[in-house]
Amino acid sequence: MELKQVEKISKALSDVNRLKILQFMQKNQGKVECTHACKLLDLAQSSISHHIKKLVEAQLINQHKIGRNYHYSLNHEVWDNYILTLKNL
Amino acid sequence: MELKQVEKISKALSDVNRLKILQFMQKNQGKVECTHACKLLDLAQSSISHHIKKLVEAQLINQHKIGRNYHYSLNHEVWDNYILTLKNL
DNA sequence: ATAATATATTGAAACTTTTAAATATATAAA
DNA sequence: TTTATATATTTAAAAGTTTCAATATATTAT
Repeated sequence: MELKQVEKISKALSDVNRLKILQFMQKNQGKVECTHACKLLDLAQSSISHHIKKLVEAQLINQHKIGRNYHYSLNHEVWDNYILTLKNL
Repeated sequence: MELKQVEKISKALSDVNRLKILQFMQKNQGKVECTHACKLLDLAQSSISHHIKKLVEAQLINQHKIGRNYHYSLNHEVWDNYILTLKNL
């Protein structure tokens, strides 16, 4: 993985709210209701939306709309590649 | 590892200059001459110094002064723990 | 001691990120 | 088709980061 991509992913991971969103996703089969996350993180809805966007833009997660909600899945290829790149830096 | 520490380490890794410094260290047995890194990265000396400080503060590397120079070593415990925490997020 | 070298700190400008309020859009329910 | 719900986008303020020039400190060589 290129250093620029490592930088981008690290940036996406460098906020405790985004880490909590990722953790919450993992515990909920990749399902996050934005409004639920708002209560959990005590942030405005637009802020949650913004944070999720950063995770998507870093390609850490894939977004998949079901009705009004979104479901997410960890992009294992990118995630594993990131970890591998760090290991062999 | 606590999420706050994951955040801090990710932040330290979220700059391409710091990644290059880490890479350079790995290739040079943990030895970095600040002035040499300046040429490599095309940054002012004070900027390099600032970047290295961030890596030290995140506990990613240990700093060890030898004469006028510094030698560094990757803090493997923290590094491995970071990777493990991400894997099991 | 004095000069030279290596790195750290301070201060300030430019830039980026985080946040929320307001507003927009898309879907579902009545 | 009107209303309610879920999420996205825009805008703007506040906070944080990056950078460099100038200056300070610490070590070595003369």
